[in-house]
Amino acid sequence: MVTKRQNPIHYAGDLRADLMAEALRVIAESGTAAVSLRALTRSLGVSHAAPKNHFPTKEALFAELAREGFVLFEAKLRTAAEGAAAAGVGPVEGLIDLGLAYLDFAREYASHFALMFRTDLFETSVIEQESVKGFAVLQDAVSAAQAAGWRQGENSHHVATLLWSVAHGHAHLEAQQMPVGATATDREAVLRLLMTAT
Amino acid sequence: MVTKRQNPIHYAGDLRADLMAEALRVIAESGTAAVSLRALTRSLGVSHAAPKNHFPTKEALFAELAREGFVLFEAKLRTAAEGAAAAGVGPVEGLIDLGLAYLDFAREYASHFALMFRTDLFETSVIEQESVKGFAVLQDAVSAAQAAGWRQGENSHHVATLLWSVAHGHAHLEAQQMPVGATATDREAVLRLLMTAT
DNA sequence: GAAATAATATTGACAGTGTCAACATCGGTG
DNA sequence: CACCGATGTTGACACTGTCAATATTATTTC
Repeated sequence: MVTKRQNPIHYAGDLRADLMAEALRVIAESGTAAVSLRALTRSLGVSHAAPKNHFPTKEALFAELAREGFVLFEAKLRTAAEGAAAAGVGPVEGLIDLGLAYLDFAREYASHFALMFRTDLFETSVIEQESVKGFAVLQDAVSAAQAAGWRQGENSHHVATLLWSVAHGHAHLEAQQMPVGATATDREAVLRLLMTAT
Repeated sequence: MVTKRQNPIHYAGDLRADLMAEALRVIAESGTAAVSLRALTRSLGVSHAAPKNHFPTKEALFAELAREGFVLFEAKLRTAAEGAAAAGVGPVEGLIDLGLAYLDFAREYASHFALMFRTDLFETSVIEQESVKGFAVLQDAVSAAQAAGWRQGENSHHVATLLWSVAHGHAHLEAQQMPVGATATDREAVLRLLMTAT
């Protein structure tokens, strides 16, 4: 038995990884609609049908990038949740940290984020598992906060959905650079408004 | 002086309007990525270059649909705001109605909504005017609610951004039919959670 | 009303796209 | 060494958006 091949055969590098990286670069520059498989192959100096072996179709490439996005996403949320717990901050502060992690992710991985919710570009079944995991992190944090007395008695799933919607809406508007909305607004201040009673 | 031409010349109908309608139909069925000018012309029984006269480019068609979306959007919000005022409901209830109007719009005009925030498909300058008007309706309602004592003293723009983000995030997740998030959740309950102190 | 003009639609062409089939080339395995 | 499977290439196809040149029709102008 041998270890799986680390380096490809013809291509000097990992074509699969390079295709994904180059696609992300194009998305960051010109959006998902500008991604062209043939243009990617030209950038990498490889023939136009080379991607076929790694991604049978363009949709498969998008799906894999989206899936990777949700994996990174869940890791980011989980790290934020654990960090807050380790720092011993209160449950409400922990939820704010989670929301900020959501917004940070949308900025840090803007290209992934631009793809993750584009359900017209790939089958949602591909990202179902990973996306549920991300939501679970938030859901757990909400339940913990409720157990500590915050918004006790309120429908836990509704509360989680509320937080999820705020973070997602803010991040999406920011990512799309809409003329109005969340672009220039102080991020933490808005989240704190959400958490505090008036 | 004569009135502007109401009916087109060659084509038996309003080609410009029909192109837009057919594009919306395709978006509703298969998403924005599936829109093809040539396919539209085939559906309408017209030559492949006919759209050129009405939309110099595909981007122009998308931009016009997005612009129309924001016009419809602002009308919907304004109607909801005026309806709430006429019914004499409290300012908080009025804000909930506005949020619900946002969600209703995303459902009722799902194809428009799928295009309105796709800033990679057209120049944002085209929709700047209209989108600002929509946000203004929400901003005014927030200011009015604050004048009536609700969340008094808090940054008005931040509060409006919070509401905008919740509504937009919820609507977007619902529109994308994400495996998790806002899909199956009671809409009004989530909005009410946002408005009420705990 | 006839002629000129503008608006609208058609035809043909071009480069670019995703995908497929057939083939070539190489690494690892028996 | 012969084989096989994985990977990359070449060539082809139908499709796309856009353009230029042309035809056709409606509107305006005289």
